Amino acid sequence: MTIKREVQASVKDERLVEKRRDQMIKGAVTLFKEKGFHRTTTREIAKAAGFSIGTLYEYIRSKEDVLYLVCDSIYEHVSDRLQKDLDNKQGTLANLKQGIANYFRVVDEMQDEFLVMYQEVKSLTKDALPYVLNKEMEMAAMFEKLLVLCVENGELDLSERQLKLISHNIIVDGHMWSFRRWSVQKLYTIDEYIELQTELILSGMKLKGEHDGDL
Amino acid sequence: MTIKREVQASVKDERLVEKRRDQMIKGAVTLFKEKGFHRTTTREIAKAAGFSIGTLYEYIRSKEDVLYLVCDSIYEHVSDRLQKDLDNKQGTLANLKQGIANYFRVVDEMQDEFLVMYQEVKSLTKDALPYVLNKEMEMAAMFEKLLVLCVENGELDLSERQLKLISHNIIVDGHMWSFRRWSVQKLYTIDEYIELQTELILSGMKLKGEHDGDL
Amino acid sequence: MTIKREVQASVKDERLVEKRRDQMIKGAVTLFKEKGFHRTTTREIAKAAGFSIGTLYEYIRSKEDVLYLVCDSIYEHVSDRLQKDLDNKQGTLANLKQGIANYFRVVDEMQDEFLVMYQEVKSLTKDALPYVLNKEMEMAAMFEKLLVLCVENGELDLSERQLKLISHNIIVDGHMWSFRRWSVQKLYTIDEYIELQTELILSGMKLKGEHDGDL
Amino acid sequence: MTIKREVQASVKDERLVEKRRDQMIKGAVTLFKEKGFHRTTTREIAKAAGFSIGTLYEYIRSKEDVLYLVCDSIYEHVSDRLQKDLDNKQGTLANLKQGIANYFRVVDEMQDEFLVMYQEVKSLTKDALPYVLNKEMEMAAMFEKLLVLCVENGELDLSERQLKLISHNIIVDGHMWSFRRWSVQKLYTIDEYIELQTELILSGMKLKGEHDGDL
DNA sequence: AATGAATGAGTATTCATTCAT
DNA sequence: AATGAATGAATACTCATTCAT
Repeated sequence: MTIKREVQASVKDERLVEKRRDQMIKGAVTLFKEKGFHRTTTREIAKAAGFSIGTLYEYIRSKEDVLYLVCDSIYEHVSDRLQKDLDNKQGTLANLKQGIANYFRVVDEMQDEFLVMYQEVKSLTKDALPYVLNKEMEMAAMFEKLLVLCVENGELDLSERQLKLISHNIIVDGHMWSFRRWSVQKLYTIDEYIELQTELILSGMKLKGEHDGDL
Repeated sequence: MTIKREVQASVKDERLVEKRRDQMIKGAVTLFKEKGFHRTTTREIAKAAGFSIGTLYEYIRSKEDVLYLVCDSIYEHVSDRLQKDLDNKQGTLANLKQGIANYFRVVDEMQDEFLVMYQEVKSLTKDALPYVLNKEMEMAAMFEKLLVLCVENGELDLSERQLKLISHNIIVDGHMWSFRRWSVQKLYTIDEYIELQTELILSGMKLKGEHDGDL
Repeated sequence: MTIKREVQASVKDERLVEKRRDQMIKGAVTLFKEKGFHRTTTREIAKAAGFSIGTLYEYIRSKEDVLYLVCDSIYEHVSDRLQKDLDNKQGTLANLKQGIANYFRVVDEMQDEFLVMYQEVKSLTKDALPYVLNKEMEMAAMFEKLLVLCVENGELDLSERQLKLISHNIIVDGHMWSFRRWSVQKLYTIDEYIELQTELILSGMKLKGEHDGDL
Repeated sequence: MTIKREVQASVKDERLVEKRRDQMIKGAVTLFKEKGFHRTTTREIAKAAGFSIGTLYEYIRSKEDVLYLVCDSIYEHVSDRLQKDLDNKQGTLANLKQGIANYFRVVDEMQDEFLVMYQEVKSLTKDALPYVLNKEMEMAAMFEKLLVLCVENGELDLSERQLKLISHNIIVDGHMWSFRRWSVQKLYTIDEYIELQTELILSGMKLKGEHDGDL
């Protein structure tokens, strides 16, 4: 829960720290999107954030801190949004579908951020890894919970192993919309994507006849 | 098809070029796996390959060429393997399942390579991108073809849009085994993973009752 | 005499200036002792002095001023102490020995300060050099004066050139107690050191026989 | 003896390493003399040595290595010279005088180097300290050995504690010629300095009458 | 008088690439 | 064909100093 690695700032004023970091993150995302983390210089980040290199380092300790801050902010955003949505859902199929749709839409809106985050996390030092994995677990866990509710409600009949895998699948199907945009977004609108994927997730392929038995 | 960007070598002897590049790729994969592309130096690559930095540059033009060579070699390997398997398959459900299983096993065997490749492709310069996308398309296309056969055979009832999406899903479910190993490989053995995913792909979730209609 | 380079302060209240500078010097000596002048930052000095970096600069113009203030304060301290002692001394051998002993004891008590000062003076800008040299001259001059008295008193028979060199030797033998502490302080207590050095200064080595002549 | 901390070079050719390091040391001494270690940049060192910054780092690992190399080279030089001279000396007073004179002359010839070395050693990292102290011990030990011979020969009558202190005094009197040049070199030529110091070391001050007894 | 946020020149170090041998 | 010494552009990070509050 609180694996959150605090990023040290020299500046005391907490409000200011938050403000400056927001500027920083905004600038950094744009740059990372364009050129990736490694090819972006700290000076560029400072400039994009609207202050000097010296000021940048008043709010972070190292370049990697910027990446961490960016990732953290994205997770925060997405978790918040999903949490809010999923929390007051009952375990009905309709709710599940809404949840999936909502998640896919978040990904759609933040595609760039998703792309940046997943392409660059590996540049975080090892000590930030637990934090990232934990966040990923949390995201999958949200759907898992919803699925459990559906099972308890008798709307679904799934073993725990199935249910866990499905929640991962949902998460990854979301990512796909951002990662494989070059292909997927050419074939479908986000609405179509949501509809098709939901259908596949829930009902699988349309099997003809009853060969089904030998699965 | 042949978007293949040729990597220039100063050395003429083609046989030697291939030999040296193999040494290079082998060394590079290990290093990229450990430290990523950016944190690996050309000197390290040369050393791992068993020759001097000067010699390295007799066989490539830039560091990025190494990455390209690595990616290309992985694609080659995977495509080859899948092609061979999928080519002589008929359009039966059993064949489809075998195809999926085979693909998942390739991913399992080459997890490290997959990880390296997908985390580093973005470091390729823009001009290598078409090549990569093309390769990805090819991979999905293999499954698409198989699915088409199944539809033609009357084993499946799928629209083209569904069928295309499913082939992407299969590809991505494979990647998942490598990307989310920290979670997925803790929950399942590769055999279980194959079984569960295949089931989900083919039949979707187990819906209870007939609410199905409202999809 | 008054080559003293005045260090400018923005603050007018003289009393306050002195107070703040004392805090500053105290903090700085500790830091310089540990890490040397160059490796100590102005922020650290301010913090050690108990006020902010902004305030520090209300009392000095540059970092080097701090070093100057530190050196000056040490000289002040040492000169004061020696002056007081040597001033009311007559030109007797006993007085000379007392003077030497007293000086060596000052060095012993302020070893750290001596170490800092002599290792860092070279970091003062050229324009502070005359001040330093003058101070050094003054110190040697005190012993010179005492030696002259002894000669006038007929207790010693020394030419001016000998007498000048001896006063330098005394000063340097004192420094030695601080500089070569790693060796000298392992071999002798300060009392033993005083006794042995005084003996050597006054009587030289114990020569056996009369080979003396060929000097 | 072999506390010598080896400075790593990337270049293999030992001959070349030595050559380049000589260039480096020569350039560095000049610069350190002028501006001190901290105010000298690595680029300046490279330039003064006659090669590029990249090349500089082929022969050292860090800026501090340069300082170490400089100090080491000076010690080497001085030890060599003294060793050669002192080794074939018998324990006669004449030999002792020659030894002192020879040492003072070495200091005179290498005054700049001595100045640089003793003002900057403190900038060496802690792990180089043992090496430096050891070297200093060695230098003092040379004179100690000579003094012991003189005592054994019956030319001098000294306790071990006296003898050890005298050897340190001789070393420091030498340093003095370099450190206090602003004063001492104005008063004496090196020949005069040698003569006067030797006299003081051997015979002490000229005491008149027999007050001597109360020492 | 005191504060501390902002600044940006300055610096050590790395590393892809070249080229003479 | 192979080597490895030389190069210098590039870059993360520091820190003395200023100045608005």
